Amino acid sequence: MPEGPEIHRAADRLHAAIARRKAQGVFFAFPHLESFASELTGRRIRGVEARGKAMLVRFAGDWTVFSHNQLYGRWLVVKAGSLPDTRRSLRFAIYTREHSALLYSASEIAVLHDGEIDRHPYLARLGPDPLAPGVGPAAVARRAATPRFRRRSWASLLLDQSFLAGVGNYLRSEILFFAGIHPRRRPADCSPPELQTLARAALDVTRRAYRTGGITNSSDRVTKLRRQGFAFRQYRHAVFGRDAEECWWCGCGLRRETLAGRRGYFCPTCQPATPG
DNA sequence: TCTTTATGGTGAG
DNA sequence: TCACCCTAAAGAT
Repeated sequence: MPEGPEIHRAADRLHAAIARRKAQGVFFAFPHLESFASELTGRRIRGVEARGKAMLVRFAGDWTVFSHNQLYGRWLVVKAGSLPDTRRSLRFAIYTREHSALLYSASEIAVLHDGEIDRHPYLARLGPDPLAPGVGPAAVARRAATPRFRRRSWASLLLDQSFLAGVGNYLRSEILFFAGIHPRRRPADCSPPELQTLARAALDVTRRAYRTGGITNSSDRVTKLRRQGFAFRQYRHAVFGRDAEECWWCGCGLRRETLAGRRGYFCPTCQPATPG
């Protein structure tokens, strides 16, 4: 569950299951965190929230557990006592009377006091999160036009958590496609309307992925493709992961290239390299 | 039983 | 930009 929308959805599930409940037990697999288990056991859970791709589980009395799933971590919420996944390794668990919240495979876990949250090296760098309230397209467009960001490619910017928190590799390709912007272009090369369009797409696509559980494709297209018998995996994205396939909008061949070190997908016609 | 790949991230040069 | 770290599943041998 790697990008912002997936983490935020997991945070919602966790919050619904364990917020305001008492932690009957807490487990940490890492030896250096073991001593915190007894410290947190018996405390109430204040709530669970996501910040970009990071998860914060807040415990009563100033304690917060930070985790980052990287590519591999998975959160599971199960009924108390039910048998979890045994193929993956359990790294952190919170047991309440009714539910267990289980974090598998993640390697980045830290226990913090509330005052340390904003100084945490990962959290401190985060830019605005499209899934947090109050983030609008005008602010995102202005941010992109800032000296700090304007001369970097969109491909690089959209993966940078200090530009926007929570956007990752599948959202990057999808945002650029729906904005009609070539990934190698830069804010500095874009007109004000293009900046607005990109900013709007960054927010819309991310929020749509959150609402739909990972579907970034347009709803019209999804309806059409489902009618034709396509599976979730095939219709959920407009371009991402569609190797050697044709653009559903213009019919030409989609490109796959390494962009800022990660694979990226785009349509050379719908996303021209030079505007005009 | 290898090697590769992945929706992520860091630090060095 | 690159090497490297994390872990698990898929693919190649």
